Amino acid sequence: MPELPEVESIRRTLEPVLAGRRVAAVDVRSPHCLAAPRDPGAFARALTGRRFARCERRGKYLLLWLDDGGALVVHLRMTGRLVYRPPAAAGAAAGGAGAAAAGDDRHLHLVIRLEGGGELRFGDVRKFGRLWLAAGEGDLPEGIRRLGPDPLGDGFTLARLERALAGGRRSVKAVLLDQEVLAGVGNIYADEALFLAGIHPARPAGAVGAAEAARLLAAVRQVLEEAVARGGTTFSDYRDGLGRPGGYGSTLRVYRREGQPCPRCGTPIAKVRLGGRAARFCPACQR
DNA sequence: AGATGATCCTGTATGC
DNA sequence: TGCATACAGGATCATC
Repeated sequence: MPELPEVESIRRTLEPVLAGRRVAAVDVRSPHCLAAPRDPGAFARALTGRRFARCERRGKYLLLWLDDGGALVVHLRMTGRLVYRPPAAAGAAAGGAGAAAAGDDRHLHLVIRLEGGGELRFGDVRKFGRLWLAAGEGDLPEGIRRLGPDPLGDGFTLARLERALAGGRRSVKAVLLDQEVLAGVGNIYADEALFLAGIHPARPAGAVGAAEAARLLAAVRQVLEEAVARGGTTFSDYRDGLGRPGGYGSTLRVYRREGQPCPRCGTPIAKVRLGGRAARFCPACQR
């Protein structure tokens, strides 16, 4: 679920409330989600007493740096949530409606209590999300080291995209989803970018021309920037670092709109299965 | 190299 | 209503 815009929204909302805060206690409720260290006691002991500094995003990974150079790394995968709950709410009784924080407590897996009140809560319905405690840059999870450039940064150039596409027989959508080519695009924004660029998702990468590659690069940047500006896309699970849903859902042009008219030409949006996942596109606009 | 399917999980929607 | 099946935003691994 959380792709680049969602993780970026979490980063932006968490940084101001976490920076400078010290960990008072760590409650591991589901050891399952710990990638390193895997032992819940060791994880809790290692994190307790340390102080949060800056929050950084790399692709879909969130890095909560500690002021001693270590980092708490989080990947939310499909349904994970990382939400700060302020002291007032944390102290409130477990009352019905407003339990939006990190999902209902049934799926709450880790609670980091902060000195001075408030807590950071990690929840995940499907339990695919993972947390790592790293000693420093060289100790970050393997997946981070393999990430390609950030599509909103300077490293993602047209030359680089063309190189990734050149001669490739896999689909152009598979290239967009490859985190080693560019970091942060998932199913939603891959479909949206391909629509904006007018390229069929199943087109072999090697058959994408130079002009189309340029359009695709611009389209990827456009959809990601738009989505970041609106706080990401929420269907059911995603919430930002303060528990709020994203506002980009109503802007989506093809994702989850199969059967509805294409915003450009009115042709019904199609849905096919590509590489084991759904791909939505306009059969008239995208060739 | 790249496609495919299984896997990790639970919730929801759909069909019978 | 009950039950079975398919599917959902991600990433990794085995197999062909």
